[in-house]
Amino acid sequence: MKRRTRQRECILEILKGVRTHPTADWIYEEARKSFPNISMGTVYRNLKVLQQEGVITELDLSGTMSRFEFKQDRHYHFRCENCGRVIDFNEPVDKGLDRRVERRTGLKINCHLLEFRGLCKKCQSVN
Amino acid sequence: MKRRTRQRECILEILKGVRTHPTADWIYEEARKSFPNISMGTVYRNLKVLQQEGVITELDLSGTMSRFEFKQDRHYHFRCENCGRVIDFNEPVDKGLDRRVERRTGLKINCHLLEFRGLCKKCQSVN
DNA sequence: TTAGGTGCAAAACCTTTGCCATCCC
DNA sequence: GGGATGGCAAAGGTTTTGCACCTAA
Repeated sequence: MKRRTRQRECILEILKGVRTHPTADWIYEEARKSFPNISMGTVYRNLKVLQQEGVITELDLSGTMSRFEFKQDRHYHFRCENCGRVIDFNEPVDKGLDRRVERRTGLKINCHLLEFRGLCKKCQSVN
Repeated sequence: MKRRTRQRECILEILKGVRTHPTADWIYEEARKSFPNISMGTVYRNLKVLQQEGVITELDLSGTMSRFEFKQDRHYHFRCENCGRVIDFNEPVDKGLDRRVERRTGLKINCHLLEFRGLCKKCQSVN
């Protein structure tokens, strides 16, 4: 049975307290402020556990490093092609899309992911 | 200036001749049939060159390994959560979405990626 | 008490890179 | 000829894992 350890709580609190979509590495650095000896292994293991419990989500759209977020309602993402930042996006989710496509194709569809790409405001003004 | 080498041609032909979305590793194994000594380094370098030339696309939707495809019109993808297979998808692309969202948000949007997740027909019948 | 968790370090995995020989243009 | 490319091997970056020691329940 899963335990509630201080390290796991810490990682969860970090994700709760942030509106960005941090990488494992960033979470690790943050967690070290409370647990100087915490290891990347622990971070990854706990991120996996929290995912399995459904408390957090791994954004596995694109890119090299995984990014994580505290679970929220269905929403889409925007990724800046210049700085890599990921922004939540409140374009309304099309609830019926999956069912429509399922009927048309015979595939069993669980969900869909939509990611916009472009330049965030900050990077627009710099370039 | 870019040269036309036999290895590069080979890799391109492999991607042209296939309707799947192979990983670099699969392409490597395939290319070895023609060039037994070809190396992964060459495969990756050429995949990068071909991308820069705009002849192929790297699907950087999700997952650990990159997948590549010969360039085609905008389309969406379906990924089987059981076997990992990626299938092209002819759900009509919403051409106006990017502009609408751009006007609403002030972000500069270049494109959007849409990926459906679920079970392909083969995996549905097995489970 | 004890199964589950942590830290540490090493391994695994995918991708990139340095070097030098080779090949196109 | 000479810069672009290939093969090889080593390095890089991210994630996973084995193991011995802890710790929450």
